[in-house]
Amino acid sequence: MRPGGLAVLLAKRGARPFKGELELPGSPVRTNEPLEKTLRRELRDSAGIRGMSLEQLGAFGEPGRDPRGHAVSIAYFTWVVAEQHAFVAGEKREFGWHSIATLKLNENAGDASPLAFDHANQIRQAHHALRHHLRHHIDQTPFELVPARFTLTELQRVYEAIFERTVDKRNFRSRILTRGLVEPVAAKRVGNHRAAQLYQWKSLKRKSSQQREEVATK
Amino acid sequence: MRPGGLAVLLAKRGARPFKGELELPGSPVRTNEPLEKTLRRELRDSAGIRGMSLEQLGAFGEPGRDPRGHAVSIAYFTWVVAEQHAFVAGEKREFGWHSIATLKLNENAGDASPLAFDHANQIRQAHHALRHHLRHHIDQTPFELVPARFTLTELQRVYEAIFERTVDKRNFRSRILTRGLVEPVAAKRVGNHRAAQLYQWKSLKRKSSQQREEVATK
DNA sequence: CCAAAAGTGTTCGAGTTACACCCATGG
DNA sequence: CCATGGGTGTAACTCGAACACTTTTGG
Repeated sequence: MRPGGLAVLLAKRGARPFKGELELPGSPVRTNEPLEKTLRRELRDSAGIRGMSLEQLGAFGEPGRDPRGHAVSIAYFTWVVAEQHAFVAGEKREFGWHSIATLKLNENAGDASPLAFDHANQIRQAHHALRHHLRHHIDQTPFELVPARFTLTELQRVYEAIFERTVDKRNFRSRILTRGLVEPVAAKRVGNHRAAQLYQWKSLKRKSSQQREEVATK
Repeated sequence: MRPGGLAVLLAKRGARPFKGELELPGSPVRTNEPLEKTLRRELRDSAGIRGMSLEQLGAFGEPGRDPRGHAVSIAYFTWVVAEQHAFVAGEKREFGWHSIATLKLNENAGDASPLAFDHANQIRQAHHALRHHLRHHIDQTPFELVPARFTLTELQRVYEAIFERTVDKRNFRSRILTRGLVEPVAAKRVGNHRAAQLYQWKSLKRKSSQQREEVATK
């Protein structure tokens, strides 16, 4: 996957229904298992991925979304640097990153998308929620947008991928810097052309994925 | 309930656990029943309330939130003009409006709140979500904030109740009016002192409670 | 030396905030 | 006539958007 690309981690279904189609990873919730933990277990056990923050997207419970019978799913979403969460190939299921562009989620006309169940819909909603988070709660997103140390251009590429448009370099940099979200580290990224300043998130300004408390005054 | 007050519709539990404590209305989801419909059925059957828009708050599935065993609840919230959704007293359960101030939800220290299960937490989150909605999606809230025809002061009182602070009259009015959300009707509210202009929401600017489509450019 | 990415300021419009006085009406 | 709520404008500030050139480096 090219850096900054917007992609979704999907698995190929091995069983009916929707055999051979792509689906979001998931698993039935076990008794006395927190919802989030269910997903972490599934990601760990069947793809070897662990340690990301999760945000709840919502519950999906329309009858008919699962042909086998009425099922309610609780969906979570996150954003990670793919290179830092490489899945273990073929451990249990066939996982892969799928570019959101090629999934053609917005073909609301035909069912052109190769996605099982209502997962195309869930991905669309997650994309919205992600943008919403970044637009309104940048200062407390738990998402792993970039590696620990990053250049501002790298961060900008991520924004451009998520919002699916180019953003102005000067505006972006001044916005990020004046908000005091990042701080420069004593190192530069060399190798491309002119060396670029590396930054890191200012510590503890960002929430860890447990509780939140919205500030009343915007 | 006094106009503009922020209150929650609660029922007194008749059974253990939490017998005698207050709880949010709810009911188990039936097979092949959409989640929203479950709640509408419950509100209709046990309180005689119907016809409000619902927004999903999220799923709550921590083990231990129900002492009887692991249970996952999907919570919804809305905002209505209480006078227009009078519940039928004593039909099945003992319902009542409870001022959010007297519920003491923010006593995060002791468990002073008389609420069953994790419902105090759910109400707190719903309050946040409500504010968030009004702050960011005023032009498309499906909520019934005020009766069909209202004065700007009445609308302002609702905002003040929800945000729990006073707002400036001139700023509020110009904001509402310049956004073109409301239009004056050919009538005034008389009786208090100087007669007040009545307004109504501009038709079809506001979504009905089915689908949404967030505008990308804020 | 040149291609490519890094880095840097200013101006404009829109929206939000703070703030004070006159008007109409009912009692 | 007076108490009460209805109604109005302006100035300062903040934030986001548009926009172009110089600097550094590797090849």
